[in-house]
Amino acid sequence: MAIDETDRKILLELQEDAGRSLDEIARAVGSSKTPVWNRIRKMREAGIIGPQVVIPDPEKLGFEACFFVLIRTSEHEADWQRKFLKALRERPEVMEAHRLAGEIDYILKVRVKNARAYDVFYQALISEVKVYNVTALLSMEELKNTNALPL
Amino acid sequence: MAIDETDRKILLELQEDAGRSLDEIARAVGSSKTPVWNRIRKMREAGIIGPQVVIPDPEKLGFEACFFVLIRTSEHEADWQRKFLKALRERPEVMEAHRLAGEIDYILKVRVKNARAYDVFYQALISEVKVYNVTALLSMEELKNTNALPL
DNA sequence: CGTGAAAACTACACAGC
DNA sequence: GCTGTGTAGTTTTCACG
Repeated sequence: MAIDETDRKILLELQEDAGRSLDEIARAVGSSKTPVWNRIRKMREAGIIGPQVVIPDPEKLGFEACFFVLIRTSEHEADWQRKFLKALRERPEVMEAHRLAGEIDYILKVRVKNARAYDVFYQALISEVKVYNVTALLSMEELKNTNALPL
Repeated sequence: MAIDETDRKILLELQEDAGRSLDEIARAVGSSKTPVWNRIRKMREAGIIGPQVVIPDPEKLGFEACFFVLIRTSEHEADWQRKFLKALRERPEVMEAHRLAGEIDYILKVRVKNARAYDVFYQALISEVKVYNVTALLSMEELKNTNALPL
């Protein structure tokens, strides 16, 4: 599905603040209710627009530790991968996980209440799957965090 | 502000899908409209609930490259930091930025349309601020990505 | 602190342009 | 493809238990 300039503007608004009414969004993009609504519906159907969520404040909820975990493994069989993937999906502390190209095989972003909670997570993970090398980078300060794509 | 069990349940629902009506959420947490609405309002005021946004699908919008950028710097003066922070905030490709403890000073998550677009970003960044060493990790596959905290 | 109803607003569908 | 109107449903307020 192709996206035009108006769709782009709508997306920019929605990924900034989706809590406003159709009217407000329509005004912001210089159009009116019905066309905007039809475009949003189409983008939803096409899967361009995913779920609508609230972003909770991690600090205020006591999630004061955030780690980036760099993982090297020696095992590259399908079965190991399947188990590893399952473990990541099941653990709610894992906010983000990517398979990488190059030296390092995986990167995870893990949010926990404190350093001890990270250790609990870490011990649980390595008992479930064999990994060759793990490096944890501790975040001191979150300088920026957005889901808004640079459309 | 303290959060009780009901607030926790509401947050779990909202960070999963905030697109539903109050009625549905109230039913899901085993309460009714007014109390749920009052709790949501309080959490909003307290900043526990941040903005409500839609999550666009990066792939479908042509953002096929995602890099994690590990940055070491030799400069640690306040002025350098201010400039660096400003550069990160202004560049929409930077989805996420953390200041780290340890060897590596910063990690960025950068989403771009392709590898060439990453190079444009990289050249622009190093021309704005001096950095000592930069390592880019290319994501091959996004295995998981959520904003939902493990409440 | 919860219930229920009233008022204002919003989403969604559709006829006409 | 846009404008405007109508209706069903939703949010938000409030008086009361």
